[in-house]
Amino acid sequence: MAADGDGARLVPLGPDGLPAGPVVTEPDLVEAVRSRPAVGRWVWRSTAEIYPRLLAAGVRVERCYDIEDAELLLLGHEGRLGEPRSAAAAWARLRNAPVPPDPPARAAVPGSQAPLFEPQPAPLPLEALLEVYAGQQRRHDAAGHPGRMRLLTAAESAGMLVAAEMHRAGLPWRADVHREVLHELLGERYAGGGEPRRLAELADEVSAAFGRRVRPDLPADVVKAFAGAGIKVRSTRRWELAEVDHPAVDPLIRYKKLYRIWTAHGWSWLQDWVRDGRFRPEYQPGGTVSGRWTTNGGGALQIPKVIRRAVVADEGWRLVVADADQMEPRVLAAISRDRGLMEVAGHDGDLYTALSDRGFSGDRAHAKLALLGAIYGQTSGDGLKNLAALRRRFPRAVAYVDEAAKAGEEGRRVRTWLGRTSPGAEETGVEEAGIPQEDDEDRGRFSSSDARARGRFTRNFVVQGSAADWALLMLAALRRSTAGMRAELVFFQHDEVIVHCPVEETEAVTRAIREAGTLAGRLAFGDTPVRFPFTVAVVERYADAK
DNA sequence: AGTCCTCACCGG
DNA sequence: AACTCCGGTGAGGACT
Repeated sequence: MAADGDGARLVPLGPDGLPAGPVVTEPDLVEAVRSRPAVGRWVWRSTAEIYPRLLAAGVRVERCYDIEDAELLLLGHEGRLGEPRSAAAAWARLRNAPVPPDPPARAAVPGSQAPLFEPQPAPLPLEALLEVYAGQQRRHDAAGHPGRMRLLTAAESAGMLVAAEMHRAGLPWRADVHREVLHELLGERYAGGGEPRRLAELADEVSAAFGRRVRPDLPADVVKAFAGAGIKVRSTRRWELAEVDHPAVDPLIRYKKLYRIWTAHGWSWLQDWVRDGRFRPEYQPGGTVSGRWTTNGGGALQIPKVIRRAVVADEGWRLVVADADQMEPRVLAAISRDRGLMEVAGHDGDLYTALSDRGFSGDRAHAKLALLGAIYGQTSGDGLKNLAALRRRFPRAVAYVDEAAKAGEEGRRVRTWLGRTSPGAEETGVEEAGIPQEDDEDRGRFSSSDARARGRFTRNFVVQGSAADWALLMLAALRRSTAGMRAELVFFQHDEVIVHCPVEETEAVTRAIREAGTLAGRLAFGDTPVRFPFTVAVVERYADAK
């Protein structure tokens, strides 16, 4: 379908993706969709353009194919990430016409239903969309793994539906509880919008400890104050200050924590982002190159633990909070097909404890550090010491991430299991970032440290990105299985999903989540023994989940 | 007055 | 134990 003002033009597609009937013009887009409940999948330019209008009218669709999202994924796969991704641009490329640039992204407006990416000034004709869609089908065929690439674009289109529906539903948010928390932590607010009482007191304590007026919110001032006390600090990061023995350290660290709450999740945040008992962030599936989601405005993926007390289920409802257990090592087991790691990941129990029980690398904490260190490309510390043992024990798993790191160091791209592709070295923007061009020695030093950084990025990309692949499929499955319930997906954060549902649905929802994880594992990675369990908590308050 | 950069925190 | 991977956010200050 092609939206056209309030109306739309539609044509049925056959199994080959080509038109299989006459074009129909409908005066009302919402009615056009509502009156066709049998349509299994809608192909359209942009979910963000169309779906919020449908949801506002109470119309849901089963599945969709988002042409502009697919364009971005296909461009990435083809190593052409810098090219414009709008449908208009894709159509222009097909005709060898001048390609219009994508318009800049708009900032999020609290309470707005408008999509973030809105590149289309005039509606693109249905015929153009059909050509772009047909071209995209051919490009899927040309991918290294066409079936996986199709699964990826389908899964992310489903993610677009989930994102719009979660925005619509909103996360239940009690403004009164939030205010209580703020008052407990920060004390009274003073007229004029200055620091609340507790922050002012802590700033006074810091000044008293130094014997002169110090602004704790100005790192340069704090560094100078420590220098005056004969203590050299490289930065004022918390972990560095924690090592310093000085009476100002304690109030400084407490100040930083509270200052963060005040500025990022304080009263003005509440004023801006909570309406009618709901917090409605704009989710952007695939917002990061690795496929993790981002949100725009409201800091939805960084809600501090203390603030989660304000997330409270409605009367008679519950929050089902589900956290995927050790998602990244399980994904590494599945994508590397390492026999030993698959065996360890083939149980629902804690994976790090299992590693430790099998005599690997000391206690649970050490086992965890060793494994995560390998995935992150750790360059120092405890994890590194155990890398040799890890390599001996799980050779294919370590070889998998090592190969990804090598590719990155050599400037090559890497792909997730389903085919999402990392940017090439020339697209990372490092070259333009002001590299000193002095003598050859300096240049060599920089470029090798840059290469190592790229290696760490691609090493992590294949795991984190494949985990994002899995999470998309899990969400799609969960959306499908809860479609007949009153339950609503209300939050998603990388490896964690929250469903808001009536008390009587909590058991069915819990089951649906576990089944969605299992199904996603099989769909994404094929037949492996790897399990994808969740820790599930049924709570009234988000803060009680952990 | 508006834009860009740095810093440091939050989350996974 | 150390600060390695991915991001968003706001404040302050430097700059235009």
